[in-house]
Amino acid sequence: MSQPFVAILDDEPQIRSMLSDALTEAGFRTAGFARATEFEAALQRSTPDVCLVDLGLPDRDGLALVHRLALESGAAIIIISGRAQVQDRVTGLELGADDYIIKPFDPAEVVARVRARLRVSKPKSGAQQTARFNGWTAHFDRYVLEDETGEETAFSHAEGEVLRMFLEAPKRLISRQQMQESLGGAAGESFDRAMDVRISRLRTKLREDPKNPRLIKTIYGAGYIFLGDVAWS
Amino acid sequence: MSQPFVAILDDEPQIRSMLSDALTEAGFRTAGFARATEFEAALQRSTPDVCLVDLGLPDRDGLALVHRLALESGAAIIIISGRAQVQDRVTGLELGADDYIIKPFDPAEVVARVRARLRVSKPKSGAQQTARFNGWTAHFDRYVLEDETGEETAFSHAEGEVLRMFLEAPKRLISRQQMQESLGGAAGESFDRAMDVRISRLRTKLREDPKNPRLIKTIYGAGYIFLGDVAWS
DNA sequence: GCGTCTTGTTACAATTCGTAAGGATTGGGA
DNA sequence: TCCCAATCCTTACGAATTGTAACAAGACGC
Repeated sequence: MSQPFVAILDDEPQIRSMLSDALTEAGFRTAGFARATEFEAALQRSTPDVCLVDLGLPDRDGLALVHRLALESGAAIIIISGRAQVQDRVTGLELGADDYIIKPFDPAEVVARVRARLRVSKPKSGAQQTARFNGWTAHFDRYVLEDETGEETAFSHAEGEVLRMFLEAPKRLISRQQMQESLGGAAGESFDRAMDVRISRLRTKLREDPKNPRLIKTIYGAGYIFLGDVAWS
Repeated sequence: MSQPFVAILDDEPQIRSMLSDALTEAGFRTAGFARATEFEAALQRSTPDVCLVDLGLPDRDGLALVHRLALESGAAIIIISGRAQVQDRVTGLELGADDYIIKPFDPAEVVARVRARLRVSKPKSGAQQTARFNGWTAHFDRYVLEDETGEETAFSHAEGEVLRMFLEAPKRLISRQQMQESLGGAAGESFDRAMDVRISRLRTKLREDPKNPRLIKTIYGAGYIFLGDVAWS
């Protein structure tokens, strides 16, 4: 994450390139999308740090998209819209946007507002090595999983990678693709079943009931969700 | 911190009271200050969650104060200023402000922006992704639909996509076209019947009477309308 | 070398989802 | 009112996705 990643969703090419130029010059990585469907497809692969979203999309209700992003993605969301009424701004912000910029805008201000969003979202996790969740305690420094009774089980590095990924994004959908990339996935091909096995083994250590998973839930065709309440320390 | 605390720093009494009224009504605790010295004295005793700061203060350089606050306090900072130039906004944000509102402003927007700042500053380990409607509660984090009696039914990802789409745009017509693009998009071929099936299955889980649909109404030749009263939380 | 631990691979069962097919409903015109 | 075509709903089934057990290949310490 040395270079923060900003996604731009706007159907006007000029606006996309204007924003892209300004942000690139400011040191960000950018990706532009003209339609919501493209954008959502890209989200499966990599998660941006900030999303700039135009509300007037041709193929989707922009507000609904914003709401969904706010709930699922964890990225900061900045609406860029031509609709200047106070009511528009209020509903946009209430639905989960972090900022609302009115067209026409000055690229310098957009950059400043993107920076402001990154400032707060950046310091998320330093070198925290233990996480508590639903009676369990994971010690990443010792590769040990601790029971509520204090009983300890060792977990492997591979299992730890998966577990950490879950604990860093609880209650959020993690796509298979995302997970594979995060687990050393250069271009591994039939590498995909390996991940299933990792997760299966992790589930065993967490004593999950296959019929009724309390912590790691599979979303068929989409990915996984970790359901625990996580507290790092 | 059940009631978030908002500090207001502005030398004009009317603005202070206008903001204070709006914020109090929105459920916040507020404290108003006319001068920076007062404000700083108060900071020693209690730390606000959000600071609304007017830049045009009589006794101190506003920007310097903002900068210090940003470095030391940990509170979210929103500048409220009459200076409308882009350059002013950029420097304000670069110095550490989280938002910049231009006078004259609408109190409703200020409240919305304060809320947006609070949302990110207290991430209670997992965003709440639940919607209530007509006796039902949809838990999108768990993929579970809850009865008015508390009985739970799991729904799949595909069903969830449809349901979410309805809940994000209640009482609005959603065209088949719109829905198909949203549910798998560009490559969709003979996709049209698939969507019917999704909706059918969702209706079953919502225990809809096919003759008399109370929630998902079909508009022949146009699309669907979701009739429930939705409240997200 | 030998045993243990970790990890990837294969195989098969279980689940979910799209598709096809047939029935039901809607709206317009005779 | 009746009929017809277009549209929509639902059931059944097959293809794709995922879980897990069993096996194999390395890595490491003894």
